[in-house]
Amino acid sequence: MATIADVAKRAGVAPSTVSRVLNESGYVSKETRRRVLAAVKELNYVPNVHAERLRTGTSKTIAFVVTEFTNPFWAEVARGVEDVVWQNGYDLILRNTAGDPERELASIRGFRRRQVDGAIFPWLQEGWAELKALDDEGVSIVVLGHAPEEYGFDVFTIDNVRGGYLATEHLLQLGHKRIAFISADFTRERERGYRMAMEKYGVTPDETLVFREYAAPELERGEIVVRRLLDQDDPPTAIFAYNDVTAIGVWMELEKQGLRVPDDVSLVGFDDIPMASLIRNGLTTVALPHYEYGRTAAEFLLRRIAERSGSSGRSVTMQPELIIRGSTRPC
Amino acid sequence: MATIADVAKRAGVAPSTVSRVLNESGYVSKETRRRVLAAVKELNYVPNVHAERLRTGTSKTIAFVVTEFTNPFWAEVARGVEDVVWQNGYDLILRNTAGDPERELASIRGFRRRQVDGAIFPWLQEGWAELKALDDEGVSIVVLGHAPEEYGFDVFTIDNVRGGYLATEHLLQLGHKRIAFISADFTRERERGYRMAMEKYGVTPDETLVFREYAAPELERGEIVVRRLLDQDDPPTAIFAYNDVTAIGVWMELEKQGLRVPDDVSLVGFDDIPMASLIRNGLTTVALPHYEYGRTAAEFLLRRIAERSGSSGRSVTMQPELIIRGSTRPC
DNA sequence: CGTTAATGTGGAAACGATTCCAGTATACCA
DNA sequence: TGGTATACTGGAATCGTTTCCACATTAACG
Repeated sequence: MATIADVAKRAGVAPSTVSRVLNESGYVSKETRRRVLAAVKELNYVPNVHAERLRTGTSKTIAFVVTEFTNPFWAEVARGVEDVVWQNGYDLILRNTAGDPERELASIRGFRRRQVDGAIFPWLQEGWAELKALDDEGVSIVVLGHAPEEYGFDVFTIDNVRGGYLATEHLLQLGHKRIAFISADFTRERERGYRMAMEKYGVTPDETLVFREYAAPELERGEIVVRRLLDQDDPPTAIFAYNDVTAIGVWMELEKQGLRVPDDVSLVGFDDIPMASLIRNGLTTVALPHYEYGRTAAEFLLRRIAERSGSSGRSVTMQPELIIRGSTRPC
Repeated sequence: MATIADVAKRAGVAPSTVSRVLNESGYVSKETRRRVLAAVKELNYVPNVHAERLRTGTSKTIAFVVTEFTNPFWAEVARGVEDVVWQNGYDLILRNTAGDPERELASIRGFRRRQVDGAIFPWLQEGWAELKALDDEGVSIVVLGHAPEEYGFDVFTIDNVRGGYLATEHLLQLGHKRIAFISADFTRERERGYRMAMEKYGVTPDETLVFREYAAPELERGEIVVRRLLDQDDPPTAIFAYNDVTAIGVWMELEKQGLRVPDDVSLVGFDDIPMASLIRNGLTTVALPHYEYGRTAAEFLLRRIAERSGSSGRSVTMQPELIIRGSTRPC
């Protein structure tokens, strides 16, 4: 591989001149520039990025940590992050923790060694203190979702409360009152939105309509829900499921039992997975702006790196969108 | 940030000695080692990775390019790659091309600048020549899926032909003879497997049963398929869809028209998406070893990097697995 | 007891860029 | 005509490691 010295020799100038040409800094005559550029082309020269980075003390690298990018949520966010990071000439190094605290810590330490310029982290199991240490060393940090207040990280959030609110409000506006909610252990915010909407519309939620058999496959497949629904004297006329997969599971089970959506029961999901638009006349659901989420966070991070400013404890919230399809109708 | 010189001074030794301790190379006395390690800890020293890499001429970085990691296929593969790459102390830099030739080329050039040690690429639109050039410069390359013969890349493949074969054979063994196949423009291999199985079992495929309305949403939703199926004098008793999403679409449509799976029609999908096990009694499908695919390719690449051996034109094929669930039964 | 081998250590030269400084040539202005 | 600003260039230091070489010291051995 040709070095800057080779180029310099070939062009009959000093290495510093080559550097000036390539970085467009300082004075270079038209003629010298031409000669240098020609030599660069002839030798097929590319600067050694390690030397560059050693000298300038920057790494032009952003780290992005996710818990599980097999999860479509993170995959979409990663797309957004990747796009802006590369557009700005940075590398994106990716790390999947699988929720393992060991890996979290290993990642943080690794990033310190690698002197990344910035990093985007999700909620961590442990490791907040270490992350803060990274921040203190001048590595820009942005946290996705939620972070302990006391560290003052910049936090980007998608408003899940509002998502839950929108879904529930939609059903309420259609005249439904007995609205079931299927929750999971990680969906407290969506549940809060559900309750806020109910309250706002003057309906006190019937606690027997809130399903909590967290992550049981019978729940995902809708068996429990539908069984209990059929048992009720006064069954719900609408169901809001914490995600689309569960909503579709419920839908399948309802049909198995001879109930029709939306004629007998209205159904709302959450996430807007690709299949949501394919089932029957489509599943009404709440879409989160994943891609934009990643973009915005990455843009913010890059700006902070450029400005060399530290964490400010700012927080940005992005809004979900209600997508009305064929699974809901007036009560 | 503390440097190796700081550590050396604090421990009262020379930088070279510190280096020897840290890299466990050459002779170091027990006592010196202790002192150096203590100093390292006290100063919270981490070696500067850029200096390291500049000096050693290695980057400890692997690039992984995918067309679209929002696609669960690639997300899974990425998981596999990521796991082994990190386990071996390498960085993974990730690039999503979205099938854009511009981005392909930009990535390849970028990797040259960044002096990655190795790269894993999918099928490219263009850019094969540039990739070959990278290979010639000593960057280890592995291609996923398929590559032009003439370049002699090492290629890793998942056997889609066999997948198609397994699915079809399963139906044939259940006694089905009129088996429809729903294809897409990128599923020629699966179709070949379908035809191979039919031939093997002495059944000549009825070309009216091969659906080719590529990627039309009506096809995905199963409308065309079911409509045409009902029109036939001698309708198929089984359907093999090129992927699970389409299979489920067909399933939905069949039910809408009053046909039952598997009682009236057996159904086989492809991919084994999470929802495949949730629909009714489950969708019989073909699972591809995505994660293992990524792992194996990455392990292979790392081994080649360690051995400093170039491409050899080898090719490794990984086998799919038939997963029998409730959507198929004897004819 | 002299010779050779095994340990242990420090000094200094790379690696390949950027950047500061000094120096020269030309242009401009009073 | 002399002084100063502007344009242009080369030399050398520097970033923080690794690694080669030289030099001691100690151990082993015939």
